[in-house]
Amino acid sequence: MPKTDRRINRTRRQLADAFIQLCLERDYEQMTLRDLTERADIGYATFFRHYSDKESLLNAILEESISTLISSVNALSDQPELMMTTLFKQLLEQPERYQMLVKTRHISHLLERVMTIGSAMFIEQFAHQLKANIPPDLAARHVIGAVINLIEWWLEPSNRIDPKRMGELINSLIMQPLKDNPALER
Amino acid sequence: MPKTDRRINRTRRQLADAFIQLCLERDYEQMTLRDLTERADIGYATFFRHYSDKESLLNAILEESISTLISSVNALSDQPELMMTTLFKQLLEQPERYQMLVKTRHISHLLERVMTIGSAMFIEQFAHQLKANIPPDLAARHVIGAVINLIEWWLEPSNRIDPKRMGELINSLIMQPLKDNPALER
DNA sequence: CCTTTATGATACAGTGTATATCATAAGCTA
DNA sequence: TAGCTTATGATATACACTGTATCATAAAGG
Repeated sequence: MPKTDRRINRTRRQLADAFIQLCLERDYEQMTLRDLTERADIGYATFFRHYSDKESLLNAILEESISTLISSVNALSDQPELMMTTLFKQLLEQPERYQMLVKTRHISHLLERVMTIGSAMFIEQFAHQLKANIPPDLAARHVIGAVINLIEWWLEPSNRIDPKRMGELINSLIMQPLKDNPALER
Repeated sequence: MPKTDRRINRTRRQLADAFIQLCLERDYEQMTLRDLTERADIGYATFFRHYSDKESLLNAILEESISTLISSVNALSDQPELMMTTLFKQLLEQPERYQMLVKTRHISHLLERVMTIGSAMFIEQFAHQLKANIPPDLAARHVIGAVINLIEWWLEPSNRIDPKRMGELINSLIMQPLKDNPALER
């Protein structure tokens, strides 16, 4: 592990924090690298020693966040509702970070990234009990997109209802309607 | 109506067409105004005689598109499924335009714009039959966001299934699960 | 046909990006 | 702690893009 120098970690942490702040205060496009390095309190040129451009930093933050989320949720793929509850609890650890990520979803290609990861999981879990005449591609896209949509809503501070309840709602509003047997609804 | 000069309409049409093309070929952020005016085959400085910046042009395209969609769908607010079918038929008139709009949703604030328009419509239509324990804010956001999500999926050329079927799917996957009586499901 | 106005071409200032250089400070290792 | 290594800060610079101003020309409308 060649990346242990405290200065490197310190600089990158300051950059990520400043990036999240400025992205929520202003906007991704309007934030300049001068704004960013000033807020992070590092030299302007130092930025390029770590990332090639603004988007590269965004992607680094995204990949780190995805790793964190996957490892906290991966073992629960056979219990969708619990998995969702756990996911929302995890989002609560760093809400601003995830708010930033959904806000910049089209720049970081968040949806495509999560589709790649989530589709296999979804197919394995739902394919055999999928309601007839629902194209599997549409179903997978609907689940992933609708969950991200509710996450974006929920991350607004005034909307942060109980994670357990969010799990139940996602199950009844998104998951169950895809299944063959409507009697299973809660 | 002071805006009838043919040259003005011609210039704006060329700019909008070029904008849609470049936004789908490359990306919104990477597209420069030089690229745009060159593709549109107009002088660089001419752009600023019509729009103050790139985002201003995007908003003009968005507002025009929203007007078109509203007027084609407005009368059907009491028949959600037919409204959706009609909506998808309308999207088919200019698919690239709407693809561009969903791709740039965070810059144009598409979701907020549609929420403003759609929430009232949704409340009136669904509030009295909403399943217990579902926050109305969440319900409205879920409908709007999930429909836009499926529109984005459907606009991919290989996913353009029959509009009527899309109306049915949206009804059974998004609308009905919000309602109190599960027996109404198709 | 004549007036009005939108356009094209060009020049220019201002701003942001990305790279290079060098002295200094901070971290690592023995 | 001493000495080596490396990340940082400050600065200069080339380059691209934005947005404005100007003027001659072409196109539209009456």
